[in-house]
Amino acid sequence: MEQEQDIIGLIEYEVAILVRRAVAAGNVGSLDRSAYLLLRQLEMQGPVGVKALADEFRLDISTVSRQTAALEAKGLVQRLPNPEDGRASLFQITDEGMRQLTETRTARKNRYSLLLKDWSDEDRRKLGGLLARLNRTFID
Amino acid sequence: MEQEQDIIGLIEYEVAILVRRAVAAGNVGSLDRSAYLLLRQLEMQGPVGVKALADEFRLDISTVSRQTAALEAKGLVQRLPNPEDGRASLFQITDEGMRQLTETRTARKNRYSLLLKDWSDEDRRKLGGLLARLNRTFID
DNA sequence: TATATATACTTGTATTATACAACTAGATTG
DNA sequence: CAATCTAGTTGTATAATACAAGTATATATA
Repeated sequence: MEQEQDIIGLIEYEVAILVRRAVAAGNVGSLDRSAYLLLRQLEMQGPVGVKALADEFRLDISTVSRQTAALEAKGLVQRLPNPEDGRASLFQITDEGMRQLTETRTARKNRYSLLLKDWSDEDRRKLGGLLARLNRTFID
Repeated sequence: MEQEQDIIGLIEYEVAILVRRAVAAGNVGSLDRSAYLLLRQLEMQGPVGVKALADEFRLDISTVSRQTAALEAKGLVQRLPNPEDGRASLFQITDEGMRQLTETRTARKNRYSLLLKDWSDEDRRKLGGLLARLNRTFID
């Protein structure tokens, strides 16, 4: 169970290393990872509140509350009242938020283009597909 | 470039999400991710110093210095003088360190076994191989 | 060989991301 | 309508990290 047959062990290890490497690579573009993912989510989902974002990323509500407050302070998102719930707000990306999101996304993609420049299209497709599947699997 | 043809964009996004999910999943077993990777590295490389570990993980030397000091305080590693360099130490896993490493590795593997329980062996192999390749690619 | 420079740490300080607990205000339910 | 639930905020604590300054040892150079 500790030889090359131990595929589970390999995956476990490589994911841990990938996390380490990706974190060590630091921020690319003007947004940090949290801000980037949050803005991406708002871009995809349209205006949502803190709770929905916290659920999506499995973060504590308080964490996301601070992150969205920081984004608001920087003018990257706008807080709208939720007409259906007076306790909650809805966050919407501002023009400047979209600008920085686009810029950061491009920078990140450039990094991966460079990283994967020698990979075949076939292997890229496989990796993308399997990562997507793994991430979906994570959602228990 | 923003359709399904954008494989690079997909990979970039899925890696970011995987990092988020893996971090959110929290610690498994008795060791945190840093301690786990550090002990694994010591297990593989044999006794090495702070610098080598910091290089391996692209962390600041000061960060690794504190991490190894913490491991030493917990009795998971032992500090040996480096006979070839009076400035440096070499760290070696203790028996208790090996015990906790094994325990944590097993716990982590169990988690992935569960996660990947419906995957074909073929897909697992592909994922493991592609992740390993991606990580090697990260080493510029 | 003596001195200057480089290296491997260690420690002080600051920042950031996170969680949990206590609280507030608004929503839902019996 | 009172009791309870829920969304969010804010206070506090912790952990992981980096950078800067300092120490001790090693290496290179004059």
